[in-house]
Amino acid sequence: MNVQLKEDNLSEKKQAILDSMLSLVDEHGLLGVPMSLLAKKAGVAAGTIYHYFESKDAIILELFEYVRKAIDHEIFKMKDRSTDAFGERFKDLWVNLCQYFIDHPNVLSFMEQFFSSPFQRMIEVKEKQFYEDNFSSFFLKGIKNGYLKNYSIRIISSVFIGGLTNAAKKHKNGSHPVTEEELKIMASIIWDGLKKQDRC
Amino acid sequence: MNVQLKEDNLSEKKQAILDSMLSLVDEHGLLGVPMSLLAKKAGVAAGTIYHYFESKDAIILELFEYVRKAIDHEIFKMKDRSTDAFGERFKDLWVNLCQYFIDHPNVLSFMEQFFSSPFQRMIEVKEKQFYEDNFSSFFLKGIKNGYLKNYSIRIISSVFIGGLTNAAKKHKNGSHPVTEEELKIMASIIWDGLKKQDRC
Amino acid sequence: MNVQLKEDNLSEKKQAILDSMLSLVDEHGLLGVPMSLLAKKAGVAAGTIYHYFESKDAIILELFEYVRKAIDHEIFKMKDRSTDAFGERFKDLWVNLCQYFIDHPNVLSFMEQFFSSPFQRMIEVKEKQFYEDNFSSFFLKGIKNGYLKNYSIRIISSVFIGGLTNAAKKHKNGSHPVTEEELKIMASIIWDGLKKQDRC
Amino acid sequence: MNVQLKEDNLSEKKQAILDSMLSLVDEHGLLGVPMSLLAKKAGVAAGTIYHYFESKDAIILELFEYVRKAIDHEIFKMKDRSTDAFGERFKDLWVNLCQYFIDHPNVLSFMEQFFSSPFQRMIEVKEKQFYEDNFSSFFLKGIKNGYLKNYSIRIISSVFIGGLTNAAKKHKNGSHPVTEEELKIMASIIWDGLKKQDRC
DNA sequence: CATGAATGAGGATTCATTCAT
DNA sequence: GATGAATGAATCCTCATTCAT
Repeated sequence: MNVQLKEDNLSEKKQAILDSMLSLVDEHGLLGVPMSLLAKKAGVAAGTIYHYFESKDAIILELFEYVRKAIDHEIFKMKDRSTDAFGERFKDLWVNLCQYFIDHPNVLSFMEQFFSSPFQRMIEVKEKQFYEDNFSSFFLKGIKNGYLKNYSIRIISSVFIGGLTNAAKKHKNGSHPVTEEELKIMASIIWDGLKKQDRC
Repeated sequence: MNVQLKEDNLSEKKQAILDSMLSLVDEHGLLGVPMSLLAKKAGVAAGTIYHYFESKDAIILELFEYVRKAIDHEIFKMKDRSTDAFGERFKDLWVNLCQYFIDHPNVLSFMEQFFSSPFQRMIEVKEKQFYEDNFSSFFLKGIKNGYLKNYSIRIISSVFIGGLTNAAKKHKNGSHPVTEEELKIMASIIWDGLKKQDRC
Repeated sequence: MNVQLKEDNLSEKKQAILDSMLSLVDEHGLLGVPMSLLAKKAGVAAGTIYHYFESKDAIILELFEYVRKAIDHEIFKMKDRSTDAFGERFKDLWVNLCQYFIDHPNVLSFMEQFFSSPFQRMIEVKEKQFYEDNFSSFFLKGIKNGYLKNYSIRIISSVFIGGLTNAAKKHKNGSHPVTEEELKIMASIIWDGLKKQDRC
Repeated sequence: MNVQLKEDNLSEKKQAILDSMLSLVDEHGLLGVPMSLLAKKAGVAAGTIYHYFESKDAIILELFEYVRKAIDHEIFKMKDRSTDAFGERFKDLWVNLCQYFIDHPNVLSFMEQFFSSPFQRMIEVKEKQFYEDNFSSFFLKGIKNGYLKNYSIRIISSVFIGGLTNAAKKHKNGSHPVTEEELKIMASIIWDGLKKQDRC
């Protein structure tokens, strides 16, 4: 499935370039996409790309912003769908976000490549923490209300996101898919790990 | 720190090439290492590389094997250091492996890039599951003896490894390091998630 | 100092384009000025340039005409300021024209580049001789009246102009400027060379 | 005529590249020579050029050195051929150097383009003064022995070289050639200008 | 075995020019 | 007239690979 990340204030061509890049990165690797191929896929002339972006690096950096915002937005929507119990919301969030990456393998692929590549050195610390930032208020509330263990957001989000991306990658790369059932199990594992233990 | 992964049956030059590649991949990205630079770093002539490897792709693929074996070996050593309690061994394993990646950022960087790149499609499923395979007997014993929840190895190892690599990456990419204290906390969280819940 | 070569029958934009080109040629070289940069400097859109000029070559060719006329005009003004003695007028002319090039380095730069480039092949012989033409009547009078040696205009003007442009270039390119005192000395040397030798 | 500037410690290919560049610069302009054309003319692959030179700019800069040395050498040879009288030697030098440029139009073309282009800013002051330096001892001796007017080397060489290059350019660009007779006349004019005037 | 000069296809990027608005 | 987005050929340069020594 091809991702469609709409941004209103983006010209149609710029959007096409970013979308094309996103899918080509999955296919050819973050550094393996020739501009010529990108131009072809985006349906523009090679030179046109340079009206919208300074360089190839700039495309990747801007694509990161583009994708990050899309994920931000997605998480925002997820958090909205409130279920009563904190634990249920926690697990729903985990499953939904994981499902999002499974449904948008290009997004997953890009983010993973970006963060393990030298490009991640080019962005602000702030930018790298966007997962943490997105969930911090949710986690903090969980801690305050005694649902979550009282550890730093950093630690909690690392456990939350680490398992999640690993599961989505396993689905993407693996020979047999991860079922929804399995996602729910994993979510409950993560939850069991992070929830404030009922003392017996 | 530069990794030194010794393999006895590897010629000195081949070893130098692989080691150089490992560190250059971190610096320049998996697809961003020119053969000329590799030759220079390895202290050999460009042509020499082709005596040891068929092509650039072959280097990356062989480097994967090389690194995989090194990790296998490392895990093997860790598992040896038996502590009595299963839970302690579990957490020790987690902390030690995470620490290994922190101490060998090039290994982490390479593996992460490799698995999120198109190269992962070129290896056997068997190869991708080496974490699972390494831990499967340990996890299976944990399940059998009632220490771990009775889920598939796939799920358990995903949670185990996901949080671990995420933490190590955070350390590598982040502005402030992950402390050993934090690692222990994370290990206990993962353990809490996976251990067979004491019924209350 | 920026040259301002006013021509009444030139549209404001055309003038801006030519003036901008003149200064950019000095900065970037005769063949090193991109149309995009020219457009920016002239404050017009890239497309606009093509309303006024057929091509980039046409701009350079027309700029030559533009600059040539400006020099013609300048020489004309200089010749007007009549001093009594021929020798004085000769030396004044030399110093003034040299000073003009020093004051208008872009003009000097353009002319020198133009005449040493392949572009000079595109203009009429007539156009190339404009220095000679400008001075021919003056030199001829000098010969007729026994002030100047009886050599061809070609030879006389070559000596006159050669030293002059060389001095101005030295000023432009050099680390320390050519003083007015030095200009006067050079003028007197040229004069000594060309004047009809008093026999002793 | 194609110049053949032999330098012993230059590889054959490097020599071919420099020689080809020299003639192409005359044909296409200093900035108008595509690397592809240069490669073709030099009989090497495009990539080969980059084994010998860092960039196109580097070629031009190195070509300047190459040509400068050739001129240095030529002047050195000329100064050797000693004729008795200083004045004769002076005029011979002038004619011979001018003739050299006439015989090597590519050298003239390159030097003129180089010195009127932005490239001249990239070289040391020392490099720019190589004409002065070559002749300074000769001129100084002339001054000391009362043959030449007592002006700075800078002024004397400017007059000497200015007329000379102008004459050679006139020959190169003009519709009809400069005769040897004319060269001798010009030399005597320059000499008359610079020689210590016999008082009458 | 080892070298590194040489290759040339292919890469990123530029830029003169066009044209719909 | 004026714009500037769009073009795509052409430019500079890189780089995986080969091969004579």
